[in-house]
Amino acid sequence: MFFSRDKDDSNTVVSLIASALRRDISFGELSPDKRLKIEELRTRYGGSSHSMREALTLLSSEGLVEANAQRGFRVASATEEDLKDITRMRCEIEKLGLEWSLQNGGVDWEGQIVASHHALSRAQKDVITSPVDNALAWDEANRAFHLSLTAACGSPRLIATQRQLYDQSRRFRLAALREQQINFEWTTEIHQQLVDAIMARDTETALDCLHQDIQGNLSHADSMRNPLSQ
Amino acid sequence: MFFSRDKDDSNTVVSLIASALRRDISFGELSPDKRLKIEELRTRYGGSSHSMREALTLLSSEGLVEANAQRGFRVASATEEDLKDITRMRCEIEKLGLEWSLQNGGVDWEGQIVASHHALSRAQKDVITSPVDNALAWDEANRAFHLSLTAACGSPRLIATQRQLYDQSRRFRLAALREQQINFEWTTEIHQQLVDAIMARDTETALDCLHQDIQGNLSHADSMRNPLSQ
DNA sequence: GTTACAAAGATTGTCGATCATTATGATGAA
DNA sequence: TTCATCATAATGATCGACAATCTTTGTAAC
Repeated sequence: MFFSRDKDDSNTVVSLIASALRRDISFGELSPDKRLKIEELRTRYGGSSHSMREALTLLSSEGLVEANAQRGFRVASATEEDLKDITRMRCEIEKLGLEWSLQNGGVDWEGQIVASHHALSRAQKDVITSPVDNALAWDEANRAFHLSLTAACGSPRLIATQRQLYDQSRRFRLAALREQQINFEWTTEIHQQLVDAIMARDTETALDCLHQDIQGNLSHADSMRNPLSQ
Repeated sequence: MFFSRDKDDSNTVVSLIASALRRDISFGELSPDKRLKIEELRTRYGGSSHSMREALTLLSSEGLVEANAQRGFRVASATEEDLKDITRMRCEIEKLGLEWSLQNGGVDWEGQIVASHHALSRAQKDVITSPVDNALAWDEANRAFHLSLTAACGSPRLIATQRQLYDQSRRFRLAALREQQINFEWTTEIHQQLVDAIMARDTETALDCLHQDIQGNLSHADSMRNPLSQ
């Protein structure tokens, strides 16, 4: 009876479908603007048409899918504009969350950061040696790291927004990874500086590092131009 | 054939149900934490169980409804914590949007603000004379005014976030209106100062006015403690 | 070449049914 | 009486089939 059952809905059909769709959209297996016909999706992911519709409605509110009344769903388009918008918003939101966390966070928060930073370092090494296999784990670790930065901000809504924006940015980051446009040495360096600044409670430096980290690897214009054809 | 049909989904059953639910939650006719049983809702709003589920999924992603797997939906709780969080986030997001709009916006943007400000003034007069009848129209005008402030910010995601937060704040504002805790003279004054500062392109004053406007009327702790029993 | 109209394809919504989970209440033992 | 256990009812989750509606496509007449 340890921890009994999870109360969250990670086991319903709808959330399973939604997760699968999220993954495939993030990895570019479903390219931007591709029409998502219910019947096609059903043969691919299973589930009834209702479950599929519900999952698509969900994804559409997360910004990964666009819904047009009477004209079905399609994968959200991924233009350079979108990348700029997402990056800009992530910068502002995460900086805000980090600032608030620096005001509220205690030792336990620092521990969380150290832990997620460590895990990210490991994942980064793995993804360098074998990008294809470890891409998802790497991105997941990166996500956990960024979420730990704002974990003590005290605003559930800020965290929800951050999470949503991060999920929208995944496509671009994974595309950049595929095209080897990510400078891991630089990223590692920035992450280390960021963690150091946080431990030293140097707000200004920390915010500046975070800004660079977010802006850094995602400024390549054409990351989504050549989606992985599978 | 003028403007033909709207392409947005304002006529599907699901969005009709969602709108009705939004309204009733905002007005407190469905009190916080109230369980939302599918069958009950069907007799009240019509529609099939699937449509109802889809609408609830939608509202849940907007933050007005909470979903627990295997245990159905309930109206999102509305604690003092929530009010603080929403207000704080609205402040930051709208200030950011206003700042960016001041950088990008031109004459057309200014026109939009003047227009929505005028409409809000009218609605405010109406709601003072007859609060019950004009509450929704007033809040709608207020929403339009706030959205016009950030309309030129160039970030669709910022606007979407702002819209979502505003919709979450509605319950508290309408509750404050019912309990006559809104100081309309003060609000009118702040709005005028805000518009003046924007026209003068005085960023600092404008941001300060906006901050006060958002923080001002919603700082009453117990607005939701006595929901309107109907 | 354009327009009108019919056919085909998709989306949206409804009904009814089944299965799983949760909530409720009754029964019996300590 | 109080508590645990188990049966039963209530509710939620999922599915399949079908009707209604809207979009798109294709065709034929002008």
